Amino acid sequence: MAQRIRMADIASKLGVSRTTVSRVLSGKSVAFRIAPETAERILKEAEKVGYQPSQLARGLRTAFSRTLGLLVSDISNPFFANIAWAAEQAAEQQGFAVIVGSSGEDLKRERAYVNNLISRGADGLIVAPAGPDYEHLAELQRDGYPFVTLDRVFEDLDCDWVAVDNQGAARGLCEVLAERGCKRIAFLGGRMETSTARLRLEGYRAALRGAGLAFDQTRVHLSDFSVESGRRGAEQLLKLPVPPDGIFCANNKILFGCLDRLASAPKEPWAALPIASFDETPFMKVLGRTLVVAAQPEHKIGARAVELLLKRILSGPPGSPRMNKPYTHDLLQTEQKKFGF
Amino acid sequence: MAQRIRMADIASKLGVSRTTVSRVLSGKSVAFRIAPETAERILKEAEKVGYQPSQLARGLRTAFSRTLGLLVSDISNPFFANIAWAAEQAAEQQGFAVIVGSSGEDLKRERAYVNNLISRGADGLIVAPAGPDYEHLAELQRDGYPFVTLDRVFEDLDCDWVAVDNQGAARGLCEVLAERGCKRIAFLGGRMETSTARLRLEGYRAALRGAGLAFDQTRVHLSDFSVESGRRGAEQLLKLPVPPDGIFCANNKILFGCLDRLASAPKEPWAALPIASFDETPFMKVLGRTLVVAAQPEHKIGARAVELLLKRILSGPPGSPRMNKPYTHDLLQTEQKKFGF
DNA sequence: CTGAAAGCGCTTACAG
DNA sequence: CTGAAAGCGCTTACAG
Repeated sequence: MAQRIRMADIASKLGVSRTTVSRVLSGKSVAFRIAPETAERILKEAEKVGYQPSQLARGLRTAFSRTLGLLVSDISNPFFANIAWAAEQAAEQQGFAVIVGSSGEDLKRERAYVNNLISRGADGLIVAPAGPDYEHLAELQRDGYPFVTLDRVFEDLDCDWVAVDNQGAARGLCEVLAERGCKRIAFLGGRMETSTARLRLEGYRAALRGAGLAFDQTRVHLSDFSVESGRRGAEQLLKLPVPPDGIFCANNKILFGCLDRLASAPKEPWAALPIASFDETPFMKVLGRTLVVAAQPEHKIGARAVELLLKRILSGPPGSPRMNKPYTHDLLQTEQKKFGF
Repeated sequence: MAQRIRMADIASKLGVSRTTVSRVLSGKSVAFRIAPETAERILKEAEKVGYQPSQLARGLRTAFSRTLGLLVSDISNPFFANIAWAAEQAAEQQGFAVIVGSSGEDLKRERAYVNNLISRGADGLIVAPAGPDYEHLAELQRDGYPFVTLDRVFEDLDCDWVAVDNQGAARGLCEVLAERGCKRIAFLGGRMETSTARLRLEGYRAALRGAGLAFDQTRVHLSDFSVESGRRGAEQLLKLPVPPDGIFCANNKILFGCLDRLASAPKEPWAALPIASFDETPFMKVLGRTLVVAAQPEHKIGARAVELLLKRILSGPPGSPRMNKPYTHDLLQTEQKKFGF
């Protein structure tokens, strides 16, 4: 700034070559057996003038920008915001920055973002794909470009991914409701183009089967992972001739919307309905609702995704087949938490 | 990928110069009166091979990376997550990407991030500064580097900023409690190194004065904007010989923590205490609490900050004194919302 | 209407 | 132990 300082400035001031300055400042003084005093002088001068290497120039030359792209479907969802926070911290420890983008569950935006992040020199990508198409990811894979899938999984795309046991957790949640005596559990689901939504539905159905309960389409509302979706889902339930006696919400936003809509419903039976949901928020304890949730380990998810991605990236130079090793599939566990039971 | 395509590839394939390809592909074919058919051929070929320009190379050459840095204090706070989402959308419309970072309210991390973002070629910065020091920002200003301050303001640093009327909104919230008959309103405040925290405290005090109520230090808890801070604040209140009859929480996280702690407190009088707070969340309606909040226009804040920043950035070439124009100070209004009144 | 050449700020063989 | 020179992929005077 104020005219950015370059290596050349330091070099000329100290009467050494840019080569030497570069070697010292990028920490290769030992490998190149730079004279300790030369190194010292350079370090001191760089410190003094507050030299900051241009990652742009470095990235262009080395094809390593030390930048990761994180593409989530909805950064305003605390689940993804927490993941972003964790990813960023994990990346920072290794000297990597994270560019965050939100697709808004729009496949076109997702594709555009992927291209954008790559053209900005991202060394790898972490993406919570909108689905249902994943051809753009398959293409990255063919090109040996490192990426990790997060939260969502494609059966036919074998790549590194980290997700939670959605089916198991959903089943567990519904079982809690069933054990509590619920016979007519409703399901407010999310975007079916995602594995997350589908597996949660499967878990719900499995729990019903296990408890000998009937699956009733009229109690099922499938839309997307939004507050509005939860509201509409609740709306549908309110119109049912025989009301449900328990509700499963596929994520926190749907839960928000559902509760919001129910708040203006008649007390009976809606106020007393036990609810199951994915995701935990600080409010749950004080809702005064009977609530069982599957808390997701956002921090672990984000950190692990970065870890996997970095392993690929650092395993070889850009362009090399860094994706040929066996892929890691991380199925993390959720924690079941009960409120007002 | 699969060996990234470069302009040179297109040029040699089509038998034209890289210059021409560059001019067409960066949309300057008209200004340079390129033969329409030549332009067409180049466009077609670029499309066919899926050419994506390297923003790294472009940025290095033009000193414009079309990237903005957004540095918030806590991305896991929905307030900032929503801002990030809005900023990203606003920036994307102008072809700018946003790199998001979280300082965690740590001034050292903030400084490091600022340097980091700049070295990655960010054309400008939006920052919610941790405070209390802002010398690093003053330095950017002296260097003519574009930045906008968000949510938080430094009295002695005249620069572009966008924030809400914290004092007015806080005062309004407390007045609602006072009008409701509260005489002993407690204050759970945030990080006093931020203008936000200080102005909210001032608004609270002004409301007390206006209502002829005494300011009592024992009902005031000043810490940071975290859930834990809210818990500790509530803890302090619970120990008071004379309990408060209303609580002001300086942000949503503090509110979470406060409610969380109060949930395990005796019903009387804690369950019935009316509460005022900044920030809105979908849960509020269904809390069954008497709650008045100042909803902040996150979308506007984020979008406006990007708008101001882009105006600076696009007002001149890098290095020029783009910060010499009068600075814009945007004081946005909050919306007061009542629940359970 | 088009191109040859220089240069953005780094890193890295190659040479000594 | 150190340096001259080439090159990463673009853009942009300059020249025609």
